[in-house]
Amino acid sequence: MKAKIKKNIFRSDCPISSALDLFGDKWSLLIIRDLVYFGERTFKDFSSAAEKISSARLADRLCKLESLELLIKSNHPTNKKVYLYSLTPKGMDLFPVIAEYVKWSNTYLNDHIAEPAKEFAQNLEKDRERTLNQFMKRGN
Amino acid sequence: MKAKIKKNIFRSDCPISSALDLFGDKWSLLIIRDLVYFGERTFKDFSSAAEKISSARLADRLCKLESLELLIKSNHPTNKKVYLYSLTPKGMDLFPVIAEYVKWSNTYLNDHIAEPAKEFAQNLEKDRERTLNQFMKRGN
DNA sequence: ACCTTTACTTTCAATTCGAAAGCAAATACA
DNA sequence: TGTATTTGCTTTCGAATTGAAAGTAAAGGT
Repeated sequence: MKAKIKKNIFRSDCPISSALDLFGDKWSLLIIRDLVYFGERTFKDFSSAAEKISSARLADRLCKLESLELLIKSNHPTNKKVYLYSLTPKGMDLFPVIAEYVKWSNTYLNDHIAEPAKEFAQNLEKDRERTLNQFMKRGN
Repeated sequence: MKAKIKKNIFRSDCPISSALDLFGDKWSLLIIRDLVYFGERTFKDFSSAAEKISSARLADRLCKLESLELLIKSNHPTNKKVYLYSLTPKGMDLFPVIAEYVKWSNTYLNDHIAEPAKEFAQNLEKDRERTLNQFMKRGN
């Protein structure tokens, strides 16, 4: 079943509400996150993430994100059963959004979040440009 | 009816998913947006925004955001019928997240978004630090 | 040959949502 | 002073979205 993209998705001409209309749900940014971090992922990889997305929801989101051209689906070089998902530049450009969420959470939810993320947040505070570029030009 | 804050809100120790667990819905950031932009707002003001939130949803979100201490509710100085909502520093610190959404939308949804937002996005590109500080220290 | 893995799809009950109406207290107006 | 209106909600309810679980088909492993 394909995710249907409905017309008139946008509630207004506000850039914030429009972005939220496209990928402002509880899962889309986490899929982007995994792709930023790992570069390439399979359906199973996404399913294995700590947040435990259901397969129905995952299939739906992957389809939506693909139709938004935030990610692309390609064949595995040797295994016909597996597909590889990766970010487009358009999707990769959401990384700064993600980075700001990380910074905010590091400040206000610090005792709840995982160590590696804290370190990343600290690097962002120290030298934002460098840290972002490091990632966006195949850092990590 | 109060918005009930349930235990175990967090799906994982990821800072991104945790932030989304708190205010990753389609309305919370728009409320924050209005407060960043206007400083103070009433229930009616929020209701009048272009996205047309329903009053049930607005009441629920205001309650949640207040219990998260992202905003505070106070009395109007002269009108007992009206309440004033404004941001705490914790809420104000979400402005960089919002700014990144604006930048992304300015790049990829440019022909859909409103003029003033485009200008703001351009300023962010030119001098991010200055533009953010301008707003966060009572600019606008 | 057959068992397993992968990438989904299907089903369905529960949660969340938006639209509309209702309401009480405060205020504006006559 | 009395009545209408405004404000900030709450209530109701049908519709849409979600998560959990089970099912499926094709490919791969053994």
